[in-house]
Amino acid sequence: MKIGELAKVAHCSVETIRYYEKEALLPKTARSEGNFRVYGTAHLERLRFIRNCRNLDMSHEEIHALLALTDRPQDGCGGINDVFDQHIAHVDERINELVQLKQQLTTLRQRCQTDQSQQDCGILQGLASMQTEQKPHRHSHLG
Amino acid sequence: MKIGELAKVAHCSVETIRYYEKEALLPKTARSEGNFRVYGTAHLERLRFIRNCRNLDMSHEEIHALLALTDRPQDGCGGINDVFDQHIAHVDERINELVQLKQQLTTLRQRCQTDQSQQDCGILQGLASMQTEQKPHRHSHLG
DNA sequence: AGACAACCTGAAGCTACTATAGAGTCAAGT
DNA sequence: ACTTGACTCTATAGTAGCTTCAGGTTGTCT
Repeated sequence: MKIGELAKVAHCSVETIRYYEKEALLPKTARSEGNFRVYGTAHLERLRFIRNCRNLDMSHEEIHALLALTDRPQDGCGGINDVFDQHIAHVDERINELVQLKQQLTTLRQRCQTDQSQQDCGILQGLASMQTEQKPHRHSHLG
Repeated sequence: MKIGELAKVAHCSVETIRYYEKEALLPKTARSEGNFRVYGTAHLERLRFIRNCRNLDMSHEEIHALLALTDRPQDGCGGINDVFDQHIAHVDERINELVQLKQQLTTLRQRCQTDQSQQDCGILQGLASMQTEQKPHRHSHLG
């Protein structure tokens, strides 16, 4: 199987596959006579695994960790569960941040209900006068 | 006021200020004899405005739009309200995405409750067998 | 005069790709 | 045999919003 076919069956782009190889998420493959990458079903399975993880918004770092764990099957799946739990915690954290943010935005939005003069616009007043503070560092890799 | 002091009172880093200048969020300033940037209260106000917007997770593009609007005060604040509404919609969209994601993750997590063999781990089975699909394109700039 | 903090510019690094340029490979059609 | 076109290759730059670094200048204190 060449890279284009792999991309098609895995529902991702050719460039993404080459990128994953460079990032060592996928191993370097054998090459054909003409220097084309040649893939088998093992590659497809690994790529599907990676794409599923990405669809769950895991970072490459998390996926690397998962793949390293699955490369040692004798270790059991406790480590995998841990990575997963941490990722869920990341998502949860980000949701909470965004909910708080929305609250702030909504409160500010209510300060101007009409198209009036900028001088009287409560939103602008808020943006100008809010207490600027250091944003706490984000642990989650989710934006 | 020199850049270090401005950074202190605006609770951001010196590098961020220089970056904002390069991005034209802040105007180019006058320079001292020794080529140091010199700031006044107008700069501080603008920087506070920008930092407040960033704390609300607005993109530089959105902030540029807001600043352009405030540079024409005679236009009223309707445009500003629009930018704001759109941003709230972005946040809302991202929250919904993440809530769905968490649902998926939680469902998958429940498939493995103990540290068992990888072969029997429901999470790994899920990650291997889930239907890989194209993720819909994200409209929000929030990651 | 020497040390040290604060400042300057320009470039690279971060994430997870996407896009582009320029060149090589391969199968099908004439 | 030759051309066309689809596919592949490598290497590089761009995206957002900074942070970090290298290497050099300015200002202040002792």
